[in-house]
Amino acid sequence: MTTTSRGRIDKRQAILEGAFAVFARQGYAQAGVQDIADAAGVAKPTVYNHMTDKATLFRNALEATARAVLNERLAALEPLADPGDDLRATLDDVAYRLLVSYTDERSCALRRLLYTEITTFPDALDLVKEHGPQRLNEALADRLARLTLAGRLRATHPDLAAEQFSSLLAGPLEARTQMGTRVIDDADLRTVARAAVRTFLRAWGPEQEG
Amino acid sequence: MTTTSRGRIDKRQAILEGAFAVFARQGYAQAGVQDIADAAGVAKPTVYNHMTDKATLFRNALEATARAVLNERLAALEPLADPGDDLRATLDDVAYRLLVSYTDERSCALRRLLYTEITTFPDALDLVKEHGPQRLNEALADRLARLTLAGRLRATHPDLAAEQFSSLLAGPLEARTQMGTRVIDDADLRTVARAAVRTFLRAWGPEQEG
DNA sequence: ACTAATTTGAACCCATGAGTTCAACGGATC
DNA sequence: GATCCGTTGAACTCATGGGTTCAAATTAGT
Repeated sequence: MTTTSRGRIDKRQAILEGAFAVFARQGYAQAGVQDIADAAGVAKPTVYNHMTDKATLFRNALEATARAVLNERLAALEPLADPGDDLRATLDDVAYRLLVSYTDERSCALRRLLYTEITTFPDALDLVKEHGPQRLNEALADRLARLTLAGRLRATHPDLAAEQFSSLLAGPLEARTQMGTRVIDDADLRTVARAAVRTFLRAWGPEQEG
Repeated sequence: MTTTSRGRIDKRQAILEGAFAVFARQGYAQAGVQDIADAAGVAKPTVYNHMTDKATLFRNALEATARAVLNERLAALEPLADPGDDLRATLDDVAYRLLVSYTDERSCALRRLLYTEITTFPDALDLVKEHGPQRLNEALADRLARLTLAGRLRATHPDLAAEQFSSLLAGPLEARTQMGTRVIDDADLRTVARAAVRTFLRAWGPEQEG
């Protein structure tokens, strides 16, 4: 709409976003390229100008979203870099932010799509390794290791502790959101976060707690 | 092959099993009724003699499998009904059996299918409520409550404790099996089980542990 | 052996949708 | 205003697959 080659970039972006939206709603097989073109506000041949295939269109859309989601989650870990004197409060905060990310519309859709099409798109595994939960766990484990060295935690096995922290967050969500169908209350999110942090601290916290 | 109307029953069973196998491998949309018929060792019209639709065929196949999987998991909880004097060993055992069930081929496929097609089959949610993880959690919470009353645990919130027990098991699996693609070592399963039980007991166990 | 029901294979109809072609269009750039 | 390039819409081809039909074969029950 404005400068020189912005047109192409805009179109490409629009196509990727539209594609992810449609794929998320209908799944790969049921999504029509025509629908995607409509969703992107673009003609069908234009889609094929930018993407050779429906398959590569799918891959690119997935990758773009996965990258965005991972960044969002890494940002949620920020407070752990410099926790105040109240470690529990900081953990509560981080846990809550992660839960918000987990329940994010895009995030759920991405997760569902990966689960769904991992059989027909085995190479999407690389994508999971690149931008998946592993990366988050590494970052979290780093933070926990630091905190342990500083005497704020007893996370003698940071990787395990990080894994369990994530599990204590994600598990209850799965039970509560019914495959991402049901929306979850913000207050519930806080409750889940607090319960997870409480158990986490009992297991890996500095000393015994009442 | 044998008695009176066994023929019909056999065919029906074969169709359901074949259907689930094909659906699990290819997903709903990509699975051809012809493939299913072949997998069941049956002609295509025979499939339509027993099932009106591809959709109802799918639903029936899902339900049969969900029922079987739930029973298997409930059976895994049995040892908790009468734990020996070594509670940790009993929990390790139960955790291990649950992990085996979680990593079961059929179980993973069922989970993937539900995730995949929950959008196009919203009524499959009832199926999840009937035979899903909720039911397992209820049963587990009952056991934990009993154990708490008997002074073997301090699970003051049995539902929460049960939820976290399951989470500590399922979470690490998800990270390790890469969407059910990678096979997992039996020894790894034991390790995950022990780590989960250790954290669980630190949070909900009778007294502090070294 | 006779009958009724079921299964079978093959062919068929029809809807859907991927991917292509092409002539016309629009808006930059010189 | 001539040119170039990406875009557009519409129509087209072709493969796939759900669901049906039917006559022949098979099986079950008496």
